[in-house]
Amino acid sequence: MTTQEGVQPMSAAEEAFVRALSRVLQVLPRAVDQDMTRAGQLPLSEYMALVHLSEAQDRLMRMSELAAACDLSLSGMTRIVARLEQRGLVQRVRCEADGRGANAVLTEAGLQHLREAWPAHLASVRRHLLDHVEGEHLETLTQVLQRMVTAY
Amino acid sequence: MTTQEGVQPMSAAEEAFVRALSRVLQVLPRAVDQDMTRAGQLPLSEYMALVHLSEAQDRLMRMSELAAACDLSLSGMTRIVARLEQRGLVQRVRCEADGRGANAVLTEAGLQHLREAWPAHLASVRRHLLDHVEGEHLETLTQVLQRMVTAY
DNA sequence: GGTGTTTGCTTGCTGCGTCAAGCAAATATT
DNA sequence: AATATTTGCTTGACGCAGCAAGCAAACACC
Repeated sequence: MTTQEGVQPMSAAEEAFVRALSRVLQVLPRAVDQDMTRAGQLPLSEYMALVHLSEAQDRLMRMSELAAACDLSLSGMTRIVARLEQRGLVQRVRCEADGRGANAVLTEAGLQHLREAWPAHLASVRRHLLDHVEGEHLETLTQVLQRMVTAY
Repeated sequence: MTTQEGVQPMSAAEEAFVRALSRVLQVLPRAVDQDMTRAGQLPLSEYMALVHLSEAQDRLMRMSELAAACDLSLSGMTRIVARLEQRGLVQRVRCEADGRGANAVLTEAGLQHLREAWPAHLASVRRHLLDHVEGEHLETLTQVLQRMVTAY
């Protein structure tokens, strides 16, 4: 925490910004997640794990890497991979170089699922997010958002 | 869901934007929440309920209003108010005009808690959000965010 | 090379929020 | 006015994610 005393109160504009963002934070993830599950696809958290895996070298990642990529705790990732493994979309492979380590590997079925699922995901993201942003603002916005989380 | 077939793929800029936003979505609420609980205050969800109540006429709101204001389900709000009531920060009062309805009323203790808690909340919000936004972008950003959630 | 520490992941427990079902008061229908 | 429907909220069951504790493998040190 910072100083805590003598913090400058929010201006009206700041207040509006914070309210809008917290509303977005509250509403959007649920909306996209619902779109996906209603379309018969995986929940967003599991889908994102697959996406990260699909982009990785050999479609394989250490559990800790994957957790970091998804901004989830390691234990959370353990359970997500467990669910994905049950569905046969991912396989857990003990790490050769380090016997403690586990790798999550995207299976062929996982890749296939991703091929089927991405249009639904993309459509949802377009509808909820991108359709509301004018192109000229896109980069500014991205920069601001990135700065908010670079500390982590 | 929208059409689902023939959705336009994302440009690199769009992709970056979506990733940045989803990272923010994932990380920021937890960060602020942790700041508040570490500062010995209520979790963010309960704090926000108090804030909304404090701004209401007679510091009193119907459960359903409050749930809508906080973007939570009614059942979720039932539980939050139950927790707040246990701490004596809120009181539940049957609605006079409509015997089914329940009002949540902010108690004096609740108001007092709010007076103590807001600096911590404000500091956290400044640190995580506002410090990263230059004034000139604030309004643009607010507009975009507002448009994203006006549908709900 | 044996003991102590660190690292990488998993598991038990807990809290939160959702959905679906339940219940009671209010309103509509006849 | 008696019954059926709707409305407003609560409760039960569930799933998800986090923390803290646990467990093995790896490394470090003597």
